[in-house]
Amino acid sequence: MPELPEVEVTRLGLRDALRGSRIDGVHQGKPLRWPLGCPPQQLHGERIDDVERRGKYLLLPLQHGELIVHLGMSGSLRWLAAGTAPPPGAHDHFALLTDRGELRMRDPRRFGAVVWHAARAAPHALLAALGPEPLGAGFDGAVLQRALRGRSAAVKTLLLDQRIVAGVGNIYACEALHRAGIDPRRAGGEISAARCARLAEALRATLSEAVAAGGSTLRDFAAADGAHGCFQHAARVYDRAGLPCPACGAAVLRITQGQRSTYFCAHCQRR
DNA sequence: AGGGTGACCTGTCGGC
DNA sequence: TGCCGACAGGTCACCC
Repeated sequence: MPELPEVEVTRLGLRDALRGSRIDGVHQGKPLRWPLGCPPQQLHGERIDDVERRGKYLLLPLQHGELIVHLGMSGSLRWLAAGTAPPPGAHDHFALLTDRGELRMRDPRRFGAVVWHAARAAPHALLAALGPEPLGAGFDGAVLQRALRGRSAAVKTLLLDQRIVAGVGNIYACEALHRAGIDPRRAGGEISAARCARLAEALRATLSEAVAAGGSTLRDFAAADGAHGCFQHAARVYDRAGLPCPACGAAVLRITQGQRSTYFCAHCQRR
């Protein structure tokens, strides 16, 4: 599920509840992708100072170190105010019990993780190589073109590389390329400056519209309050194979790139 | 170094 | 109804 918009929607839904809360306990279910990296008791008494985001990672700065959360393919976080928490379900594999309530992570496929990192001063290895934030002030066509320079792989595949730009996943890569009118099979390094500028702007517009729509819920994404996103209804090509392109009416195509589905309109998206 | 593939894990859906 | 394959929002380790 979770690309940048879903993680950002989660962050916004957790911020007020978590900021300033104190961790009193930790629940761990089945193993996630990576181990926590510290004894759970070490977190007891820690105050959560804020709720931040970098790419698809959610960051919880503590008094000592930070927690780094990734939602993988199927993860979501719920905030359960004190006294309202039902017993953990089969796929609830991690929880922080705080003085105000419970932060519960559900992740059926267990591709997600919660990792403790000691020193905020030095970025964790998971974050060190991330590319620019597409919604950040410095991101534009020139930055994107520099990152794509010399690359022969398909631009769609490169957009999924978190070192090129942080936070873009399969849905929003497809949507932004359609919006920019660029063929997803085009080699990244061959895209002109003008088209890189259009692509950078399309990424910004697509991602910010998705945040405003509460993200996309394909199967199991929910915000911290349990609400589903509705951007999937606004998608122009993603998961719409055979349906008409909203811009020209031609049938949307589905191809496979790097073992992932790509949806695009061969009429609107030119090499 | 960059590009391509398999692996991780569980659930759901369509076809026979 | 049941079984089986394809597919799903991600990314890492490994091969050439």
